[in-house]
This record gives sequence, structure tokens and C-alpha cells, in this order.
Amino acid sequence: MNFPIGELSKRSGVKVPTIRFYEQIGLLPEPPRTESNQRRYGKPEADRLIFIRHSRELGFEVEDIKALLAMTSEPQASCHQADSIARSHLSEIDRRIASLQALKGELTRMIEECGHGRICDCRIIEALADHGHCASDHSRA
Amino acid sequence: MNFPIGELSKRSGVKVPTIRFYEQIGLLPEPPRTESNQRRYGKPEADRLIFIRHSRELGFEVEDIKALLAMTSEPQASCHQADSIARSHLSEIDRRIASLQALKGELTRMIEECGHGRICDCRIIEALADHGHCASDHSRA
DNA sequence: CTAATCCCTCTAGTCGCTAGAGCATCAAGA
DNA sequence: TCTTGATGCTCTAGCGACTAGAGGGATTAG
Repeated sequence: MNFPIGELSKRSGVKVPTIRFYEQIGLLPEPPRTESNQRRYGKPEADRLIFIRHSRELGFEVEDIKALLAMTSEPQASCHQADSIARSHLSEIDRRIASLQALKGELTRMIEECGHGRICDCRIIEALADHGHCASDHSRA
Repeated sequence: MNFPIGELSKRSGVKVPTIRFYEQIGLLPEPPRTESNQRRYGKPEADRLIFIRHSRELGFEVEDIKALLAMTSEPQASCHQADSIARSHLSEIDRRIASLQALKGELTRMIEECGHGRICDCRIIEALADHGHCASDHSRA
């Protein structure tokens, strides 16, 4: 119940330098220190860090996570905002999936058409050089 | 056939600062300058830049693009390397799509379960706090 | 001639970490 | 008690691929 940063790292699955970085950007509060200036943590910090890790793994940005964390300290408030953050994140993910699938189609077509001969006949190189060949309108993943 | 950077930008669809950045990192050669130190370009540079833009839009990294560009200057060589770059890029995209789809499933489930009540009952917050609720093993997009 | 638009270089910021230098501290065995 | 190795600390810089802005010079249309 009063452990150093390495132990917190093991419990949370977040690397030590990353924990210090999270403290620096205000995602984790500054913990108490020992006389020799070492950080000491307890279970609440570990829980918070696990929350942060899951949120990051699900692709939430740091600002979103700050908002989600702020909510957990007001348990009686409406969870409308959490819902809205999650929904807008979901639509962003949908957008990215669609975009990647378009790229995949384009790339697959290029690779299939490649005759494995010389550069000057290569459909991959040609497709990259001339957008007229493109089937889809890939304009930013 | 001897135009300034703004015109190159229009022809290629790449922003002016980005063109200068590409020159800096060696993706574009240093062009000749006018007496008053302004860059002047021709059609080959525009073609090269369009090639770069398409490659970036398809998600190729700068190092890959350098390799692809180097190939275009050896038209008699085998296109095996181009094929291999494209294939490994494709498998990376497959990986990212799979990962994003796992996240999407997780998020969708979280949002569906949210009862739109108070924070303390919110399934979104709860799911983020406790990984035991997770269906899939989402470990890095 | 003037005003708007273009062009130049240089620095610093974005995001979410990661790596490394250079040092202090701690725990465990000989 | 000494030593060794792991762990802790701070600080700075780097990643990738740009983007933004400051502070100036050049060009061009009216």
C-alpha cells in the first residue's frame, strides 16, 4: 500500500518513464515522496493508471482521458458526456477503418497487377506515379 | 516549365511548407534558384512530387518512398523490391484494420451497455476501469 | 507607387511516448 | 561492512511527418 514506481509499473502494465511522463502532463497527480525523494504510490493511483492504460489501448486521446477521469470524481453526475466522448471516438474509428480498407483495396489491386518483371513495366510504380489509375478516392487515412 | 514553389504546390497538391520539408529530408532534390534565391521547378519535379503524394496517401513511409523513387531511376531492374515493399505495407494495413475492428467491437459494446444514467452506474467508465469486462484482447492499435 | 501576394529562413510546436546521460539510493549477499 | 546490481532521480533530446509563426525580401497587378 506504499510502493515505489517500479511496483506501480508492474501492477498497471505501464512503463516507468511513461508513468513519469503522465505525471508531467497532469494525467497522474504528483505522489508523495520519501525522504530520499522517491515517489510512493497506493492502490488508488494503480487503479487510475489502469483506467488510463485501458483508455489508451482503446485509442482515446489524453484530453479525452482527462475528461473521463474528471467524471469519475463526480459519480452522481450524468454520464451523458462519457457517452458522447465514446461515440465520437467510435465514429473516428469507423472513419479510419473505412479509409484503411480503401487503401487495402488499392494496394491489393496494385500488387495483383504487378507482373514481377522490370521496373519500367511495374504496375505498382506506375499506379503511384499516375493517379488516373486509382479506383478509389483515397485522400488521407 | 520553370515555375515557383506555389505553382508546384498547386500542380502537385502538396502544401508549400511540406515541399520545403521534403527537400530538407532529401525526398526532393534541391532545385535551382533564381538570382533572388527563389526555387524554380519543372515538370519532372512535379511528377516526382505527385508520386510522393500518392505514396503518402497510400500510407507508405518516407523511407519506403525513397526506395521506390530510387527504383524509378533504374527502369531495367527487377521490380521484386517494389512488390515486397507493397506487400509488407499491405500486411501492416491488415494488422491495423484488425486491431481497429477489435476496438470498434469493444467500444460498441460499452456504448450499448451504457444506461445513460449517472456516472457511478456508467458501463463505459466501469469498462475502462476494469479490464476483466473486456471481451477481446486489445493490446495496441 | 502602392498594396497584396508571394517567397525566403529559422525556430518551435504537435502527439505520446522512448532513449540516454549522469547521478543517488536501496536491498541483498559475501 | 563492503560491494554489487537493480532501481530510483532529473534533464535533455529524439521519433515521424508535418504545421505554424516570426520577421523579413521579392514580385506583380492595378
